[in-house]
Amino acid sequence: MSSKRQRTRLKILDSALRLLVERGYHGVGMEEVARDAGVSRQALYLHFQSKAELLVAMAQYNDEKINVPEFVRLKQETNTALEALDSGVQAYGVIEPQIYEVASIVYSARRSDEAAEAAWQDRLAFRRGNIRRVIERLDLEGRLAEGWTVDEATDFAWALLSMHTYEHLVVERGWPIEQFVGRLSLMLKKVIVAPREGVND
Amino acid sequence: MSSKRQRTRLKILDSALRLLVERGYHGVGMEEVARDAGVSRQALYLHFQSKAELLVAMAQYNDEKINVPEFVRLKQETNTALEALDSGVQAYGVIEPQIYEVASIVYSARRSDEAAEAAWQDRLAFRRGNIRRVIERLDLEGRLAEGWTVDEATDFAWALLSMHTYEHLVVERGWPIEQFVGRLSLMLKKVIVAPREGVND
DNA sequence: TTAAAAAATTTACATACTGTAAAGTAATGT
DNA sequence: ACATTACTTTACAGTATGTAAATTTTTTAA
Repeated sequence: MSSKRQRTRLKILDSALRLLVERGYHGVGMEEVARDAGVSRQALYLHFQSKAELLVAMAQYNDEKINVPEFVRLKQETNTALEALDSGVQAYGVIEPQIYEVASIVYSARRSDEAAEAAWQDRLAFRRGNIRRVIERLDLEGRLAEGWTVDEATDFAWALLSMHTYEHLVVERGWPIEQFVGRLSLMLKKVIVAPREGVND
Repeated sequence: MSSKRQRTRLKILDSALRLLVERGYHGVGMEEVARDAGVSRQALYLHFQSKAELLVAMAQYNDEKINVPEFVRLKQETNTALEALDSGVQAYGVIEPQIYEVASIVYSARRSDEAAEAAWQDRLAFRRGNIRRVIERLDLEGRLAEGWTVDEATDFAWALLSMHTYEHLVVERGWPIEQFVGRLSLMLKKVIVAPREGVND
């Protein structure tokens, strides 16, 4: 059974998650989060050193709650790098909507907050690592397009598979997620994948 | 000759520009901006209704100071849509570094501030309008790639020619600006421009 | 069951920031 | 020189974050 401390922590994180997503980092104070969680304001400082740390913990908490459907996870062990690329973009399309709200709060807080900046950089590095593995495999299979190094192609794909591409096309412009994923997938193949003679992938 | 009011306004904007770029929106208070500008804190409120309005005015001020070299401006009247696309990406590469710092402050402030949000949306709409004109021309000349509507291609190019692509590749990953512009240009051509038989553009 | 330990509350305080108000002073242009 | 405009000074109201310490409640374990 979970300890009281853990339960309180979760109550706080749940409240913070809901309220901060609704009204943004500077739109909600510690007082209100505490009231919503049913604890005193001071209790928040017993669990988190500062508001910024609460934000970071909240982002972590949200990450842990992400639901990645079986069919996406299964595709992880794929035959070719090309399939891996496809399933990677697919996973991006599934994950991004679930983390976008929180990630964008962290992103906006990072300019005036070191903890948020560190959390953001962690996220960037993690994603870049995943992408790099796919690109390396692509290179190994001789399917990396001419004129690209592994590093460059990684940077490029990483920049395109970012929170902000999602924000621009899906959030701002209202693209359906399937269209979004489809276009990105096609585009990446056209640009960083070398064509195989006589075959359409 | 400029009035005292105008001179004071400029002093404030210059100070705000320097300090906010250095330490972010929430890293600098009105007090400090005033001290730096050599005026009283109250003077700031005689010129700007709020800190957020100062931020927006500052962004506008920065925009007005942008230096777009002659050779980029001259290319505006180009022969073909393809050339227009190229010169557009080129202009983006020249302009973005000059506005990035300020634009990213506005972007981060927009979540907790209506004035900043409005200013940001203005900027997005303006840029999108410019891009749309090029894409329309591309379509008119029959060079829009198969499977793209004008709207979709506009959204797509607009998402790629954003502050965040610049941030990811140039700021975070250190791409030289020529490489950045070159890759984007090539990529756009590959994806949204229809190939002309037997010719390499 | 009860005593120790852990967790949370209450109350108070320090600090910093935004924004408002009003009276007084200095600079400017005609 | 004088009226107007611009700016300063001083004071205040409100809202945050974060710290501190004494007290109470809850949990755990003997």
